[in-house]
Amino acid sequence: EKKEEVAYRCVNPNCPAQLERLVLHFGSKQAMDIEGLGESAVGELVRLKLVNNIADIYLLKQEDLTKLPLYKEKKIQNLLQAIEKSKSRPLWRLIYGLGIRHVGEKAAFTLAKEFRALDKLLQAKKEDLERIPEIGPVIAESIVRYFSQKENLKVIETLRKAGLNFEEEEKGVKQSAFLGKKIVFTGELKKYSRSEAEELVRSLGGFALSSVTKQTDFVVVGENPGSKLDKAKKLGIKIINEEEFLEMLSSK
DNA sequence: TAAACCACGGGGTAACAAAT
DNA sequence: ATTTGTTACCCCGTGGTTTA
Repeated sequence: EKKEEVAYRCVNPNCPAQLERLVLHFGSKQAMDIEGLGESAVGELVRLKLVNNIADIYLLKQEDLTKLPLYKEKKIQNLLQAIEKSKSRPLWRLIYGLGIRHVGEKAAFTLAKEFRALDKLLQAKKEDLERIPEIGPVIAESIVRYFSQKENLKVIETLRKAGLNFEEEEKGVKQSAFLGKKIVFTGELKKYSRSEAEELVRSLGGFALSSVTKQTDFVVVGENPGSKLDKAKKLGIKIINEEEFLEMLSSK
């Protein structure tokens, strides 16, 4: 599909506002999930030049963080711990976090599965990339471009030294009732948060989607369901409660 | 029709301030 | 010193909206 880009971007390669955005993106839940790295903290870190690229996050020392307003002992420890924890995130989260243009969650996931290691992706030629389904010339070009820039390669090396996970772990696809099924959640579950539940479904070969359509296989209803339940009823989609959902999880 | 995006209320936690 | 209260910041999770 083709679409016009209408967004305007600052042309300054060292634009601090863009850097801030990138760092926030990198630390976001969908990417490296670094708790405590919010807007104000990132803004301050960038302003103080403690963070000049995403890899600098991993070079932060306790003393640096004491310079942040509202960050004392406890918060600093929490943040450092969150940073440490992020090092073992799955490869696709890291790829997504890099902020390569046109590489969102979906493309990052595909790439991680295809190449199994960041270094393989690093060396990929445009043709290699375009051979992959769902990766077209625009994304391929963008990736090659990203990894051809010296600064980006430096960032990658710093990340490597910091000990981040550069490999896609092997995981056997388990047999499950969710294999190939499209599932939508509404309301809140007692045992899992929605994202945890979605993660589980995906790990079992299912698709956790966000809106109910004719294609939906079933809808899991928790406490205080919203409009999705109504839609499911209207379309005659199979509806199950949390208990039934948990049973499906445990059964093969 | 499918999926990503968005706004916003709720709640937790840590820093800070005041009161005991 | 200890406690109690307040504020700021951030994360979470939702439903609904927007987009193509």
